[in-house]
Amino acid sequence: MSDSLPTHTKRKPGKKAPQPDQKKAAPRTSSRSSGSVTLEEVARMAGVAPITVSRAINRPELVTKDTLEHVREVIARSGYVPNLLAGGLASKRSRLVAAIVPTIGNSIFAEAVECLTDRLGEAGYKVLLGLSGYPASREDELLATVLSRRPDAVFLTGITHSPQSRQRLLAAKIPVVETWDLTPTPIDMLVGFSHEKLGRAVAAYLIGKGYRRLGLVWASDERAAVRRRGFEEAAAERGVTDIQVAILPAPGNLKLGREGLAKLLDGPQPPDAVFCSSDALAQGVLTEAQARGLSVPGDLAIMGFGDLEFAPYTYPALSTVRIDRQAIGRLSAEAMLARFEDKPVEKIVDIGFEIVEREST
Amino acid sequence: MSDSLPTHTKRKPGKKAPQPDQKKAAPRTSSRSSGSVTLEEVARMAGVAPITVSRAINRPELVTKDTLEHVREVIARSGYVPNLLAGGLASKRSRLVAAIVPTIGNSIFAEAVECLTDRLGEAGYKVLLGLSGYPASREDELLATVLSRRPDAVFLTGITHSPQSRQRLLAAKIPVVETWDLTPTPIDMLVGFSHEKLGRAVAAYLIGKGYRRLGLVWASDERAAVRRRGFEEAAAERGVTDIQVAILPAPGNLKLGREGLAKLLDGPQPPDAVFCSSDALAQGVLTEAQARGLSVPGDLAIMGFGDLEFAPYTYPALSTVRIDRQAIGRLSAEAMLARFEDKPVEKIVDIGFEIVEREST
DNA sequence: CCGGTTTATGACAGCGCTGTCATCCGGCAC
DNA sequence: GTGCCGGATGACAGCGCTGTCATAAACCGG
Repeated sequence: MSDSLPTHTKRKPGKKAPQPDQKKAAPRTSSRSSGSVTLEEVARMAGVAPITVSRAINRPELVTKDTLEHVREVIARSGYVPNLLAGGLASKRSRLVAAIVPTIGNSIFAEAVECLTDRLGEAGYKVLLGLSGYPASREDELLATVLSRRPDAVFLTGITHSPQSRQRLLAAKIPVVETWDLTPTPIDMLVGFSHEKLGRAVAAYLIGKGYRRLGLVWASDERAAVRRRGFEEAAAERGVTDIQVAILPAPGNLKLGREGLAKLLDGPQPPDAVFCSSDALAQGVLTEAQARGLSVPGDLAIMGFGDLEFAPYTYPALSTVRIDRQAIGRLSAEAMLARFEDKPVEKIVDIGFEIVEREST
Repeated sequence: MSDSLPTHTKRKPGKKAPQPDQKKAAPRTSSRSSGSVTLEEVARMAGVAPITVSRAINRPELVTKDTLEHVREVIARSGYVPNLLAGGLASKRSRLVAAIVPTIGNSIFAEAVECLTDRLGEAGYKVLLGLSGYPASREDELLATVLSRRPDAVFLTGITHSPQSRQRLLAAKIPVVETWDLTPTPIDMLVGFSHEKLGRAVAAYLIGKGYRRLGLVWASDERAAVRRRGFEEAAAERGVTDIQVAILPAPGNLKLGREGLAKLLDGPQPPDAVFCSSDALAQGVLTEAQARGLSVPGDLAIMGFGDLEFAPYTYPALSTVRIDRQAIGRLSAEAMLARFEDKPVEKIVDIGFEIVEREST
């Protein structure tokens, strides 16, 4: 510690456009440096301390207007791009949120992720995408690798997670939002709705309309299984049993819907109404009915789930159960953001559902 | 520098299960530490140097079998989760790849992103999701915030980017893959196909089938515009002009497809064949045709674009142009991975397209 | 049993940023 | 003039990891 240079040169305060003073700009390029412009270089160019540049970027209210302007100008001129890896390491806030969904090929999750991304983006957070597949076989592994990125929060699909995953999430001590389902005991927060109630409501609706020979065209998905249970229980309570079921691999699509209906129709007890575990399946069922010359809902009533964008525009228009998918993304984002600011948060949000009657039932 | 403690205690080499020796485990918790287990703590527990733990994780081939086992056991026991922010900062490799797409609500991009995510995931990379919207209005801003995460590569949709974006990407000196289009002058690498050729091919096909009153149900999207140009040029060469066009906002969907066809059919010159800028629009056109009692392809031929999952299963089955969406994701990932390892890479990959004739034409 | 090579492990510094506390300065009440 | 206060700015020490080079141990042929 003898001949160390002052780390920066003081700017003349008050002076409007301070000279970007430079002389001892020893640009020694260490073998490890990345080559890109750093905060320190900007600081040197602007004649202020690095921390002042940091503040100009992250907490401009702490910096005098003059300094702020000058620093911003230098930033623009130098093409400086902050390094959030470094920032995150130092501040313990990565400004990253991990979203783990089975798939985004199915727009039911894609839209929620979009809304999450949009809302978080407004607040400076980016979304790290994790696809766990069907069934959520890769969730455990995914969670481990995702947590090593030190996300500030995690968005999960469903409420069933391995003990190991739960423990890891708890250990991470970050906000966790489980979605698309309801439980009184979430890991942390929850935005969803009751699949059982939904199943019950649809059974009541279809039976109320006079349908008695009920069928299900159903994906082998965990949450769908709960809907089915609710449906069957409520039907049984109304004296309707013998419900025919075609189980198909998740995620459902048009093709599987056609196959599912074919199976039921060619079975021992063809239904007069089918409830499908997704709108995509329902669209398939509708197509198969058309291909067989059945009138909908005359010969066969069809009910979907999700109220995807296309549902009102099929021919005939598809009756379905509306889920506010965007709300799931948006409310999850808002719950996270509230927690980041230590604001009070509703731990469990039930977004409900709504039976939408159109032409197919 | 006088009473500094040795930073770790040497393990007895050769001994099979070395004692997890501990005594001076001064766990002084600095006010800035995160509280979670660090590499250094694991190293102390295992009686090795931090760097050895790092190697056990990232380059196990450099560590003796015994040490490796022991360290792994300690890692498992301690619940250590590596901090990739720190790792990325130190190594200049974030193992993050940014993917910028207009939307994932439309499965045309979702599938490519899924494949990208899967393939990169295998290699330890995670995908940072950026949604630029239609038109790509937010791309510039998105790119800036995304680059501050120091991704190791960027996946882009399309080949049109602002000069500022191009410059930023170049400055970042990382692999960039542009997709869904073709140009002789990509920023870096490219995986796509020629929209113009595609448009021409479809015009040739439809006219070859005898259709003469052609119509387009078209999203106002940049790449679609190129397809249209190709289509119209090739049609004109064959003496077919007066092509009716219904332009709709992007991204297309079933509803817009219905509206589009309605507009053409109620117009001065109803077409006998329509080409749609996406399968989703084509499905809408098909639905509207059915709703109007038109026979397909008798009264109206319909051609889609994309060959989405449902296309073979509509009724009648949809003729369309197949794009290997998964290949776009997979090949992009592979191009990036190859570049990470300095392997030779094909700069421009044309994945082509294929006209798929089904029942609707 | 020797010098030279290979293999396993470690010390150290530093990646680029921010939390924390210190410093400086002008303004203000008395 | 004095002491105090608050606002603006800065110095410093990390955050948790890895690149780099040094060192020690193991190996090897003659």
